[in-house]
Amino acid sequence: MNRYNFKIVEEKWQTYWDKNKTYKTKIDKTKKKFYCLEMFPYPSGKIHMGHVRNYTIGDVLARVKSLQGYNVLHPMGWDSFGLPAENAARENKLHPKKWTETNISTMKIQLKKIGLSLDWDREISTCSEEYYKHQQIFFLELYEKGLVYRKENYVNWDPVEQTVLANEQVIDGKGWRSGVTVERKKLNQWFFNISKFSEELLDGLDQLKNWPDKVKTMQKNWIGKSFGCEIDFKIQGNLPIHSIKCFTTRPDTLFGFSFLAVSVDHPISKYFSNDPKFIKFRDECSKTGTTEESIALGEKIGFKTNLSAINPLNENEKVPVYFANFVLMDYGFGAVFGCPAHDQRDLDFANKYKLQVKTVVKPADENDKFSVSKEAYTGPGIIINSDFLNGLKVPDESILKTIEILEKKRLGKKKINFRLKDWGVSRQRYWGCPIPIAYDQNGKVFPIPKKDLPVKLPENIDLNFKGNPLDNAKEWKKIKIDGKELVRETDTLDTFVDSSWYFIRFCSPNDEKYAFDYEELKYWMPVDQYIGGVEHAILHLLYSRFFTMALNYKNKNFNFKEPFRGLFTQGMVCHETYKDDNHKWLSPDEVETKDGKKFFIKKNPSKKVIVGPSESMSKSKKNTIDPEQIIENYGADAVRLFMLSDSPPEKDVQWSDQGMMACYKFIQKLWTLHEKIKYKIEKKEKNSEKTEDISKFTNQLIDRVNNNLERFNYNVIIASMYETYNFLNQKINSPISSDLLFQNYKKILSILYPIIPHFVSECFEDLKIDQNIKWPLVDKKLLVSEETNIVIQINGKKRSIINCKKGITEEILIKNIKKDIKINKFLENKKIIRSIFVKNKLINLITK
RNA sequence: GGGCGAAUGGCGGAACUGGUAGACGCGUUGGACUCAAAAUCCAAUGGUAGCAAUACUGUGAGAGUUCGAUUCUCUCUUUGCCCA
Repeated sequence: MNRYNFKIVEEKWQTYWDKNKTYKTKIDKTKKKFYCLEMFPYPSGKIHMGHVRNYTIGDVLARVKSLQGYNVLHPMGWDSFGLPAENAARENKLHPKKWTETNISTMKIQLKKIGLSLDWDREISTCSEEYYKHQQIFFLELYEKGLVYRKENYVNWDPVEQTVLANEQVIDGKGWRSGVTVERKKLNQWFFNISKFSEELLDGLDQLKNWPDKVKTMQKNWIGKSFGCEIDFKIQGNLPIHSIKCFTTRPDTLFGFSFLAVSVDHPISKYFSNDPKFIKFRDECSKTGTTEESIALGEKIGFKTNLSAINPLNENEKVPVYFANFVLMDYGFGAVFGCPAHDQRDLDFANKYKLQVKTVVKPADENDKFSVSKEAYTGPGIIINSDFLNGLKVPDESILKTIEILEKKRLGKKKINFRLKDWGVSRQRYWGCPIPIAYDQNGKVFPIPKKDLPVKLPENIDLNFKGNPLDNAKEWKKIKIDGKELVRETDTLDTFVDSSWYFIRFCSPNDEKYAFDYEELKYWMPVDQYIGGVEHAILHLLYSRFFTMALNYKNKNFNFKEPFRGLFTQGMVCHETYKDDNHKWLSPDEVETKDGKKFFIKKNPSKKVIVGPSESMSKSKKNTIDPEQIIENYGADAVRLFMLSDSPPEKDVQWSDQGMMACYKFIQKLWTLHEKIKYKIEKKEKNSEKTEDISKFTNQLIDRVNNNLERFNYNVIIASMYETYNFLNQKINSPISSDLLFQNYKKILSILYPIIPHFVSECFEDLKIDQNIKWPLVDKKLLVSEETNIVIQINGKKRSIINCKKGITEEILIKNIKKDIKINKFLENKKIIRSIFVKNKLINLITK
């Protein structure tokens, strides 16, 4: 007997697939297409376990679909622009391009070792000129369609580094490198008009039947459609300000109005720009940070103006106007009316500045004396203390009615507001797609002519220069268009732009003329199954949907509105965390297991290790496992098997050395079984005794696997494969027809193929059958059995199971039960008062 | 603070629309092989009582609907994710 040598076998088949271009795809209109896509990786240096899991899940599906006769598109590429390349360049004095290319080639080799059925001829890399050229064309097309515009907006500015920081580079309000407090700075930036499609982006979600509800809800909340009212508040005071516009979802609480708050960036702030106290306050506000979270958690502070606002429903009522740090210019009109009793934020503010708190909504079960003090009441109820609004039901009736009244009095109007803001795409970075725009001395915008694209990144660049590197590329910046001397845009595009259309590029990866070919697009798009991490549930997916809509906009040749028909979000790979007694993280190889439970540091066995909870693998926690090492030790098939076996794919999976080992052993056991089966098959035994068992089993297996595939329950499929092993290993010891065994074994191997393709290919070859593997069909006749187990319950408790012919009637069944001594003892001296009968399944007798 | 989800043996997890709870794997225990160990193979394995057949109990806690609840409803606890 030969031991199964995964190293030889896996390398052999990977070479075979490579050489024969087994997974190369072309349009074939005689076949149904299936576009299977996993989120492409950022080339950070090495593949991690998360990638292995993601791509294994996708690969199983791609292979299954392929065996089922679909023409499968399964491509891979690289999301290769981005900040880490620049950081690495600074640290290692390596050009971002070099760093990226090296990483890609390492990771490509690693991916190939997993044995993925990828069409490498379609490989793309977003940092390549061939790719970003088309992105620049898109940018200009969107500009022509009016979907791209320029405006001033705030950025996080590091005064020491002289650079703009991404949100994740701001830690506790300080620059990650300099440690200096981050400032807010206004810069001219490019925006994609994503909010134009707010309604479509929201409505489109309903069409996405194969998306997880969780993701759809997250997108819904992000888009944040709210129904309300815009109100013009009359303003009195010594300044030329006559009204301030507010958006509110709760106009029905207008009688609880006790202050008006505006953002420090509100247009009226210009009248205060000479007031040193206001300037001090504004600086104070910018220190609280720019994120919405820090504003919500931080203290609510205000700056009182000498203006007052008039309540539109009660002209005698005047309230103070404040600048407040919790009002954002981006939302609504940068102004809110404060109703402390029914909004916690407003209440905190009112309590701090000793403003009136007037309760105007009471819960239905309270009396009219209900009054709010420390906790705002935001629930449903009845309007009180509100003159002509009293008695209205909150929220539906009261809001509609109030809007109606305001509209009649021409004080406000119905309005739908979206939380979704336009997408700022300018990044003051080097390693990104250059924006194909130039300016004259007056700042007038000149698109770069399409024939001159791509605008290439200059290669000679000083990344240690403080500030925007392209801004410092003096020669590169200069450009002449139609004889005019212009200066190039020095910002690059957000890398989310790169990943917003890569799935389209995969359809025609080598088309030089345009980003895609309509015929190919029509055949392949949309993506049938998209698979990736839930961390991209909002931005990446929303941007991709927007991009598809933007390309569709004013373009009749598009045949799809949504890019991803199906979405699956897989869980993370977790591992226990370890720390030494100084609370420093330890990696798994620094830890040793003894007596099953105690942990010691290998180098210093007397020291104890603190075992922390299992968390998603990350370099900072040192709880990573290197896939390359694991594949080297156990083989790709075993790793694939493990990635799928321990947890359902949408949930997190715990890394476990023992679990990994079990998968390795299983493959070894399968090979031993294979050799036994091969021996039986070659013996050409004829035996018909009870051999239909195996056909029945195989059929039930196929049926079960089919059902579980649909629901992505891969872990259950693996469990069935273990059961299959146990079954066959038993069966092989009894007489069996060689021919029947062969037919069934072939089907079983075919089911295994998508999971452990190297192993199965080897088995097929060993049995001297060609590699034209097909997904087995279910024979429905064999699924039906003549007998069934019926559960006997007495008073709802299971007392026995009897095996009988299908279709047995209740009467006969009760007769049989009465004869049965085992069950009879529960029926002695009792009367059956009722019986519940579920055909072929169960009978429940109620006694007294 | 809001939204969504989760909780099942020692562990990871099964259980299609309410109908045999614990499939399958790991671990543990016992046995075989071995001078011994590893590997491999066989058997047992939710808890309690019992030699046993078996009985009782059991899906985070509590209530409810039902002949019957891991599954449906309500309250609570813990926990995860997202948003603020």
